[in-house]
Amino acid sequence: MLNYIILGMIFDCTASGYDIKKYIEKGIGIFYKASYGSIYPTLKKLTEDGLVTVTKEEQGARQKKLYTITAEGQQIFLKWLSEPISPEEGNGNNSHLARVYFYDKLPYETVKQQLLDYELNNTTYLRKLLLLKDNFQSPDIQGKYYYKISTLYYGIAILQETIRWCQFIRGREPFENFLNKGGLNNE
Amino acid sequence: MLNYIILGMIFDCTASGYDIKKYIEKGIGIFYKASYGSIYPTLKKLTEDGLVTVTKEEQGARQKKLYTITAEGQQIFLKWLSEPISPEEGNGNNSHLARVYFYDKLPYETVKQQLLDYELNNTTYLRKLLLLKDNFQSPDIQGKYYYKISTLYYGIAILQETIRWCQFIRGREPFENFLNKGGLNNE
DNA sequence: ACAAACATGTAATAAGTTACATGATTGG
DNA sequence: CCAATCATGTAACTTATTACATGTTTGT
Repeated sequence: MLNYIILGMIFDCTASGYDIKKYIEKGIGIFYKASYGSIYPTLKKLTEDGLVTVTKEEQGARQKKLYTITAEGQQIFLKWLSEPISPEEGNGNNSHLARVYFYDKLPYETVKQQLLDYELNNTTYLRKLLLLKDNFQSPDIQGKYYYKISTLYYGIAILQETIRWCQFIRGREPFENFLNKGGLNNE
Repeated sequence: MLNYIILGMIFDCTASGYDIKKYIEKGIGIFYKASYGSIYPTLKKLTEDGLVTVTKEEQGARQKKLYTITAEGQQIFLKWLSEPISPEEGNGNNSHLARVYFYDKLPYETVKQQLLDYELNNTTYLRKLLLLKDNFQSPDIQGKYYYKISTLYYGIAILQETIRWCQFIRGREPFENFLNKGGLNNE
């Protein structure tokens, strides 16, 4: 995963390992973290595989290694990006978001198709959970297993929001209409 | 994590490694998966640490190892369960749910406190994201970085649902009032 | 002067997955 | 009889984290 994220982050601008860490924090820090202990070794491997090249830049005594994506690197990245979002992706770990983050680099038709597939997978899964929940309707079961059941309802709520989000961004609707009113909102 | 989940799963009933796998699938399979390649070694370590004991049961030529939690195991489990849900927990990976799943074993006051803390952390985070989103309001930025921005809105939506869920289950309200109407719902 | 940020990296460890390897029992 | 399920485990590998180790430059 990190290898693709690095390729995406330097897709149209050269950067150092240190820079990449900051790009990740600023860009997808909400749902993905990477430490130097993983970034530097990954950069090394990407170099060995010929997906990036490195140029040393010296500013006085301070050294800096700038990484540039190669044509093969771009190809590999775009291939990964075009692949469908697998059902496990986004299921718990939000790694589907890392993919979507880079969707501005993909043709609109591809994006639409992947988002539709992802939405359908989520809908299928939601249907299953909605049926499951019906097994836990009696008051005595809800009393004894309240919190166990609550995790099921959490899953349902998150799936519903995910589906709503998919439908919304598939249509590239303006975000001002996205947020639910109610709760805390700063307008 | 898996060590605690196993302790929780056999907290009040003895089970085999095979059983545990099924309990996990049935119970928290929505947001957590475990393979035999992690379950059996973990069971071995728990035995070495004295948190579980094992008894061999032979049914004909078929052997089965039944694991029972020890007093120390129960103590360690309840200690873990009582700890606050850390902010990273639930942030991307939904491991907070594994904790909540076992909350029926905890005094109501403890549960209420942990859920309140967790809700507050989420609220703080939500406030930060709501401010962040204001930096991306101009139409040309939304055109160029639509999908990047979409991940921010996803985060906001999920946080809002998480907070709503926290408030709801903190009050132990009946689930019939939880689900949002609209979208696909089977009633 | 000193803290924060810039900058790169390694070693030990953690926590798991996947594929392999083996065999018994049950239900149709 | 044969597929599915029951039942346990190991070996190689993946992917990351944490702590360590080192040194520079900028801003106050």
